Amino acid sequence: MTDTDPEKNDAFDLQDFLPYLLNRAAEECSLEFQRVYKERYGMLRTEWRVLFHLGNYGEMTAKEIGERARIHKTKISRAVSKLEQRRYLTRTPSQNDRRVEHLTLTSTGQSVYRDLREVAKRYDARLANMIGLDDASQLRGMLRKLADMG
Amino acid sequence: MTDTDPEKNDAFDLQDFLPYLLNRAAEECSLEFQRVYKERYGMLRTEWRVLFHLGNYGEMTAKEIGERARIHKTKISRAVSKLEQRRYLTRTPSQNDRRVEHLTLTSTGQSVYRDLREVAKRYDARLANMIGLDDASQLRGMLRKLADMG
DNA sequence: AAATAATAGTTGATTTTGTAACTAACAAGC
DNA sequence: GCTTGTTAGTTACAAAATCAACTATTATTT
Repeated sequence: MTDTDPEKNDAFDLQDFLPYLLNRAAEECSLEFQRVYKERYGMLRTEWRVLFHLGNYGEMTAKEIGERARIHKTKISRAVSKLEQRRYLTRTPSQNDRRVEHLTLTSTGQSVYRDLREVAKRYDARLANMIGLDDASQLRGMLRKLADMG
Repeated sequence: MTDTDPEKNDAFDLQDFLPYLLNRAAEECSLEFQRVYKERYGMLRTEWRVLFHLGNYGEMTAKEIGERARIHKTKISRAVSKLEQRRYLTRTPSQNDRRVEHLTLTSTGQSVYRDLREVAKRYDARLANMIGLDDASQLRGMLRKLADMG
């Protein structure tokens, strides 16, 4: 029995299953950008995400980044350590609450961010062009809805 | 300098970056289904994908699954071993080419597939409902385009 | 037909992730 | 003010993903 049998199939096709499709599209669309931050700066996924949060929104704490990007605190912790080692960011213990560290990009971190941001911008434009600009903005809206449903 | 500075920002917002959005949405939308196949059957992501390919399309080789799902052969190999151990599938060496193994679900594998397929169907319907049925079908179209661009 | 290259799939070493337990600091209740 | 509970972040160990090297077989070249 396979799903080519219409009786038992009941109209399920793996290729249309949203979680599967989303993952496939996400992997495919991440490949090229990944190659850049990996080969050019030896970074991992969580690392560029942390870098971009700091570059994009300015000083943040590990917790804030984790909440906004929905990344687990252990991943953030390791990414922050590595970015600190590479002198892309510095930690400043909070005065009010000594458990908290404020993270900010160094000037090196900022220039890495700006470089990758340009790559990201061009890549995003290419993707948007591929599916049409109107569709792309609609797509973004739907993805935001799905991403924030939790 | 952060991107709140309009001069240097040049209109990039991480929250709109398609690869980021796609990954966030994919992760969010996979969570609930993941919980089911993980807790109910102790499966991993690649394992349910292999199971679904065989359930959905019938007999396939490891290579074919890997190509269609864009999964690396080592991942497929390990997933197939585990599914075989659990008696969800059987391997049949090809007559024509003894490097090749034809994979088919056992009846146990089929019933696991059918169970998970129903879960997937319900979950997919819920997601589609959430963003509206028309939008959902448009979304699927765009995701397919992005997933298959490579 | 022997040598070389290519292919399907597996295995092993390394890297990365996930889970749980941990430290240190703060907050609340009593 | 001391006990109990929470929170920010780290660390240790187990699980999983990645990458390269491997076996066995088939295809190609000469």
